[in-house]
Amino acid sequence: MAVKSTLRDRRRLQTSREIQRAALLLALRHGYDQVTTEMIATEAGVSQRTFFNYYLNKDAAIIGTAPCFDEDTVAWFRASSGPLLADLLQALRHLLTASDLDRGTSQLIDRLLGRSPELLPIFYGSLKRLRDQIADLAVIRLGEDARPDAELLAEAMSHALADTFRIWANDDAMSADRIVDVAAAKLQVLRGYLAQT
Amino acid sequence: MAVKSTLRDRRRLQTSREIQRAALLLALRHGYDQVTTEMIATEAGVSQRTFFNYYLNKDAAIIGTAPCFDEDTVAWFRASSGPLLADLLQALRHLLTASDLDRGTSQLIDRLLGRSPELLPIFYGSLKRLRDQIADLAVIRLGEDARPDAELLAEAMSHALADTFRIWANDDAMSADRIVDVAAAKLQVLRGYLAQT
DNA sequence: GCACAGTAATGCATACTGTGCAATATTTGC
DNA sequence: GCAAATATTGCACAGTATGCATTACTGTGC
Repeated sequence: MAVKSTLRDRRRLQTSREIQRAALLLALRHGYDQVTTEMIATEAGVSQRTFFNYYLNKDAAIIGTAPCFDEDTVAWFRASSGPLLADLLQALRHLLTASDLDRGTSQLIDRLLGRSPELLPIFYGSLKRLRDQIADLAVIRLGEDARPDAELLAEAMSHALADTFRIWANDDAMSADRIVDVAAAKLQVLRGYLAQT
Repeated sequence: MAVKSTLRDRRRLQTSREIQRAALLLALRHGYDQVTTEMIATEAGVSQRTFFNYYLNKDAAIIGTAPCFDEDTVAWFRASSGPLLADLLQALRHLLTASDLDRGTSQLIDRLLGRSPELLPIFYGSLKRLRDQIADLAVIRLGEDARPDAELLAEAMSHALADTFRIWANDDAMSADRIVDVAAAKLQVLRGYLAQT
């Protein structure tokens, strides 16, 4: 299906970005817990009620919504028969090339995480949907019995990805293509630690 | 320093347990988001204000507070020079033998997590302090530069531990001593997945 | 261009969470 | 017992989040 782009859709996208931008700037200026949803709404030029129409809660407005796999990628994974980890990483590559990341916003998020570490759980939590999807894909290969282990793998992968995301945000020389490669390297470091028995 | 056990301390412990028990039973009966802090307070026989003196928020009352390393364990780790993973697991063994776990409460938590999966992030989040401590210990060995990797390792370990905790809660034949061993086995499964390149 | 259907924005009322503060009650150490 | 320390409570209040009704706007068919 083609991407519809009516006036309404463009406005919607722009408003959601303005709200997030307002939230980030206010949080950087005054500190996260000194910012109220009403301040964010006013700064973004909407009512508080509209703010909650766009974001379920204050956290979501700050960190934003992480992307997740589309149907094509899931279908590709089902059809592929490579090694589990390699295929999962490949699926993530599809994902990251599809979603165009905004380095400016990412930098603001990264700076805010440095200043307000209490937001870190929320940041990692924002990847929940992606993490669940990774676990679902892994379960396809491993079987339903291995779901807890699949979730452990998904947790490690999404954590490594989130770390790499912050590295990318602050390194203009790094292209988005390399995010998954760097994350994969982090996972191999982890494997090294787990081998030291 | 000896464990002081005045009337005040015993009451405090008992009240905190009564509040948690009330929170768990009410959440199991009515569903987590149908339970208010006032209901919990009333059920536990205290005022709502006292409820918030014991727990910072509703989540903390439900899931409770996870234990964390004592100074002795940290000192032992600093002095030891075994392989990193082995020493971290040994520190966790110290921790678990020190804190006497209540299987009854753990079962209630486990049942609630099954019924209200939206609480899972809160459950894993409750191990935040322990996770930070594990990362701190790992950083002692790996150096400050490796902190992100140490945190990734700590995340995997605490996740595996949390999973194993739920297994233990439902298996009366399993002694608490074995929790760390089973968690370690889970980490080796993870290592296997990470090796499949 | 126009009317109508669908969608979005807003105001208002309301329930609930969480905190600060002051008053009261209880425990502890002497 | 008495005074200091600590715990409990009520009350007021700011903030988060939701439901509902109203109003404004956009897309579509004619």
